[in-house]
Amino acid sequence: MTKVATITDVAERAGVSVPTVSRVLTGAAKVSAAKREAVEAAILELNYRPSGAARVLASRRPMVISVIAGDTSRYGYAEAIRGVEEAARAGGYTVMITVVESTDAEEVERAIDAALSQPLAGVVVLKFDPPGVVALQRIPPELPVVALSGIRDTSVPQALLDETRAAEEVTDFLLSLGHRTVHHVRVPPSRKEDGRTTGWRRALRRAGAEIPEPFDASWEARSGIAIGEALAADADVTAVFCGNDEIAMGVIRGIVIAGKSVPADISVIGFDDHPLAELWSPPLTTVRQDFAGMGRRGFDLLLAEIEGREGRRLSSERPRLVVRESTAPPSR
Amino acid sequence: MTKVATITDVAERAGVSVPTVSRVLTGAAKVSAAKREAVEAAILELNYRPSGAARVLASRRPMVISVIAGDTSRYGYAEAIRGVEEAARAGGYTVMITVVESTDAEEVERAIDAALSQPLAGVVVLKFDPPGVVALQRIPPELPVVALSGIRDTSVPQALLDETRAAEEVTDFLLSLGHRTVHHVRVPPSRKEDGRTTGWRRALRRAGAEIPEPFDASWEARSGIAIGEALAADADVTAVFCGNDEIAMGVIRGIVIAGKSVPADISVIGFDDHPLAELWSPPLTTVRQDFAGMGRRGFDLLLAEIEGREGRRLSSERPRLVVRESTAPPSR
DNA sequence: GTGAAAGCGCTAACAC
DNA sequence: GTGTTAGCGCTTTCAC
Repeated sequence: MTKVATITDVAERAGVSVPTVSRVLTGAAKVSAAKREAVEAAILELNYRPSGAARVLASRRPMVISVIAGDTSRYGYAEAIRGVEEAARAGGYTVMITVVESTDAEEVERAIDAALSQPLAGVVVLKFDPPGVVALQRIPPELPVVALSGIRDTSVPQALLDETRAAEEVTDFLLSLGHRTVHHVRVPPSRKEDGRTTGWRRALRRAGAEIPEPFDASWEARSGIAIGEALAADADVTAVFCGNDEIAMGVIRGIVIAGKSVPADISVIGFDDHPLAELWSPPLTTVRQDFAGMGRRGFDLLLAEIEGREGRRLSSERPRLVVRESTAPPSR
Repeated sequence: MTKVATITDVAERAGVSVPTVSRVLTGAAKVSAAKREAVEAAILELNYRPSGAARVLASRRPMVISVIAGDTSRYGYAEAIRGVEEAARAGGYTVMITVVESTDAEEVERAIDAALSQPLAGVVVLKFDPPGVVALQRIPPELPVVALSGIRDTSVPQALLDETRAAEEVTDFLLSLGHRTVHHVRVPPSRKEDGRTTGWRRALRRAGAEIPEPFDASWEARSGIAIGEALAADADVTAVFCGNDEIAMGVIRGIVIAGKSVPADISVIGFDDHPLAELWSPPLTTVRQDFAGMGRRGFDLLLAEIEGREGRRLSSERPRLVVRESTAPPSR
């Protein structure tokens, strides 16, 4: 347990006062070259690092932001977090991760408490799922916050990836290929209708197409397989829009297992543009979502809030359709 | 900007002294039921949350751990981080993430500085790649630290997923199927030999098999495709061991594009057991790595260090072979 | 049990 | 420019 050097040690060693050391640290005021060098030398010799805790306490300017998320390892989540971290690091902030696993009030409260036990400059909430939605509501109002979301909502500043619009585009695309209607497999949690489902339904309604009952997949990769098999068994099914790429991959697999082929018999389209989507066979038609970019935009919005700059409260981007080989006109 | 309540406010409101509030907060000493209730009521009314910064400063007991990683969103990384976060949360710790993108000394230094600008209870380093290796070396010695790694190394406590052994097992398995030798595609960064390559080489040598020159893939999914095509063009190739599942998927795709089939013409085996591996066609034979478990084990080791408990400095687990359908005996 | 006093490592405000 | 003085919000003695 080597003793860690404090600012006092540095000051003594450099033969200056504590505030002078602080001045060279923060650059808040001019310091003569001689003293500055003495201080810098002392810092090096003692291998000194300022204590963030003391700093925050004295300056009341926290340099930590917290990301609250329902998951950290699934593709979109992980990428969004990466984007936030990148932007935060560039801005001199560090990021804490807190995961909130359910919508249970107590569990959410505990997560928020944990996050707020640090003095925080602000919070980024991944409003991708019900835990995220609930967590967002519980953030104390005095704290700068931004939501990362797929659905427009003006209650807090947000970085948006407009999935409702994108889902409409996807559905329109399938319709334009000549399909009578488009079936849909939802990703969990589908408690409230998500943007993808809303967009799909809207496009179908506008086109006057029949609106089939959506299927519900779980996060389990293999749940897609069962659904794919069911879909293949229904001769009316010629086009399927899946809530994400992983589900689409499972669905395709199920269709193939059932003896049909993609896209000859059934067109399948995913969502997200997962890195493996282009490697799939057939390469998956999908919607590219720039999650990392969303994370970066979210941090920028948050920084504006933190610094009290008035300005945009919304940074919106439209995911775009990537047509590959899992979609084709219907064979009949 | 609502004013945030401090412990002094709570003390006043409850009609007790500040230390008494502290006592009910920390449970460090007995407080009479009456005062305890008064304090608890005041806390609720004022919506008070203790300041972590002040707490750390006064108690010198940080409750934050930092995860330092070269990446946060790729499968194994994201899962390992999830495991650490889970275990940390259960233990009352919060986790900060710092990514170090290169081995550049200055960049590494900056990352470590950022991480250490918080008062840290300890550090978990994802020693999966060169940035991780370098970062690990730069952690100040007085700080508890554990490495998450695939290669045994006794310099610091570590949670190990013994990939060298696993790679030997994979190679032996392919050889036992009747293949003359096994080709290998490495994942980046392959600067120094990784455990997977070492194990592969060792098994081949022991079996007296020819040791072909390994191929180097990039993180780009499609780099696997080109390698797959090259492999397919070589009639001597009947079995390929890929450094991870994503690469294996690309390689399979390349082989198929080149007109050969898996496993009839060439067996392919991956590493990690990516969630999509079982959905691939053919379902991928691979090695299951419990990254989240590794993260949890790593945190446990770290906690032991933090609490000064002597004990194991190594928590080792052997990844296990998962045989699916991308491997078969050679056709000739 | 409980309060008064001291102090954690730093920055801010104010002299000089 | 530079030092002195306060004080950030807590926990930790140490009396009582």
